[in-house]
Formats: sequence, structure tokens, C-alpha cells
Amino acid sequence: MLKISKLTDYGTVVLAELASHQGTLASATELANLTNINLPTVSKILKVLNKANLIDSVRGANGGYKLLRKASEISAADVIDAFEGPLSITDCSSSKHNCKHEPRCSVGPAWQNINASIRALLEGITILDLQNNNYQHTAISKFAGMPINIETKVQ
Amino acid sequence: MLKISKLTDYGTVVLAELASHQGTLASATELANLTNINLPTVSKILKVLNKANLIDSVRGANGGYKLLRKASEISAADVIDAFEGPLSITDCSSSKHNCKHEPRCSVGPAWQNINASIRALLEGITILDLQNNNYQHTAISKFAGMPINIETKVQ
DNA sequence: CTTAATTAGGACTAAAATAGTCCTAATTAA
DNA sequence: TTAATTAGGACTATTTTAGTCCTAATTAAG
Repeated sequence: MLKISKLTDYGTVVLAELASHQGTLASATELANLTNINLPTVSKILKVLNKANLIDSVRGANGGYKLLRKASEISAADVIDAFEGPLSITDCSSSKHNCKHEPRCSVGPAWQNINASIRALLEGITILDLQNNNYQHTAISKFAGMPINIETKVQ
Repeated sequence: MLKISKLTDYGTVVLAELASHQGTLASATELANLTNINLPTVSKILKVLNKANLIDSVRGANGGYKLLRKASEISAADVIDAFEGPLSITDCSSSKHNCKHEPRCSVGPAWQNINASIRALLEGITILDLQNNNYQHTAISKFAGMPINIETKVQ
């Protein structure tokens, strides 16, 4: 569906919540309450984010999680990578090329370029933007006769 | 996986093949041979494309399929829509909003904008581009201080 | 008129991905 | 020592996806 998974989506929600904690630890239970996502699921999400080095964890009583980087330095692409592995819009655009049609496929290379574009777009969007809804799409435009796609960060 | 399904991918391959038939009919069997995709699968793909009004069909002996529009007028977004329903990167960015977290979700609106950007990108790419690998990504750039994402159609 | 080549439609199965839950172990503050 | 936590991973259920197959309708050609 050209869709990110629910876990990825929840991942951004949890990261946004952590961002608003300004470096103080937040436990899985707290985050579950704040985001309204079930605890076991939040717990799973936090483990994934931790393994991907997006957050830091402290064990034991009074333990919890916090961001390892600033919200403005964590991109949507980072989060997708954490939950779904390297972004690739088709099998043949992933790094391990293993499509049996590849040798004669007429459209593969183009998808790979499209993939790069989407990735670039998602790398330019951070958790901070998501949190503040700091991102607005302003339609396709033209520049020097070429189609360009302008994404504006609201000031 | 932020990935289009295999059927969608095959769909573009079949459309590209049809495009090179210049308006003459091609049967499912022919297309299966030309694309190296199994006949039953090609057949299924053609039915989907037909229902989405991207191709025309003629029944009976010597029947077959042909494009209903020019390859340059069928976008990647059209194909994705045909196979996967309206493009939406998250559930809450689809038209039927039914996420239970929506009322308090902090990141939903932003995803909806991202979705619009990706859609715009995919609407700007046609089967003709895919076929000719006529699409190259040229990295993020800046214009008047704003991040812009330039997609160049190779001349 | 009959036959063979085709598409239409949908049922069906198998495989894979996803979501979500739960259990046990390790860690640490109090 | 205890209670609050995270770590790791097993497990199940659900949904999605891929792929196959069958029967009916259509049509060109002999």
C-alpha cells in the first residue's frame, strides 16, 4: 500500500512524546499513558528504537528512556529504517537485488530513482517537524522548465 | 515497508509492454511471454488495469488488451491507485479516518502532508518515464532558503 | 454452426507480513 | 530484599498478498 506500518507510525508518536520530555527519562508505562497506546506495544516500540540507536535506556527502578539525539536530528527515514529495514519501494530497488525478472525488467532502474527521491524527501523531515506539524506540501511547481517539488518548512 | 506490492510493480511492467505495442492488441499470453511473468498472474493484472480504466479489452479470438491513454498520460500514482486503492502513507492519512488515536495524535497532520508530497511526486512520473528510465533523482537542493526536492526529467 | 481463442469474474489456497501479547531474566534505586 | 524497570524473545492471531484455477461469456474464422 506504499504505507508505513502502524508500528512505525506509533514509533514517531512515541519519539515525539519523548522529545517533549526534554532529556528527562520517561518509562514505558508513562509513555503508554501519554500516547494512549497499549503498554506491551509501546514496550516493543521502545526496544526497536533503542536497538536502532535513536533512544537511550536506563534499567531498574526509576529507569526509562530518552532521546539520544535532538528531535530536529531524527528523520522520518531514520524511524522507517528502524522498523522496516532500509527503505525500498520495490524489491528490486532494495540493496539485495534478487528479483528473477531483473535481467530483463524494463522499469526497475526508474523505480530505484523514485525510491531515492522518496528517501530524500523523508530524510528532510524530522521528528520536530512531525511534532509541530511543521511541514506543508506546496504542490508541484516548475523551475527553469523542470518539474520541481517544493516542500516548505513553515517558519 | 513503504513498498508498492509486487502486483503493482508487475502492473507497470505490463503497461510498459503494452505501450510498446503502439495501440495494437496484445493478448494475455503474449504479454506473459514478453514480460516473463506467469500467465495467470498477468491475467489477473490485466483485469485490475481494465477495471481501473487504464487499458481497454477486446474479447474473443484475436482479442487482447491495449492502452486506453498514452503512456505519457498514465502516472505511477494511477497504477498504485488501481492495485492498492488510494495512496496513503498511514491509516490516518487515508480518506476514511478511523484511527482511535486520531483525536489526540500529535503527528497525524504532518503525515498527511508528507503523503501529499509523495503523491505529487508519483503523479509526475509516467509509464513513459518508467519505460525509458527517464527519471533521475538529483538530490535535495535549496531555493530561496527553502529545501526543495528537484526531480529532473531527462531530455 | 462449430470450434478455438480469448477475456470476465470470482473463488480458493498458500505464504508472508504485521500486530499485539506474554513470559522470564537482568538491572537498579530505595 | 523488594519493587520497578528494561531486555530479549517466543508465541498467536489477524490481515495482506501472491498466485492458481474454474466456469461463463464473447467473438473470429473455418
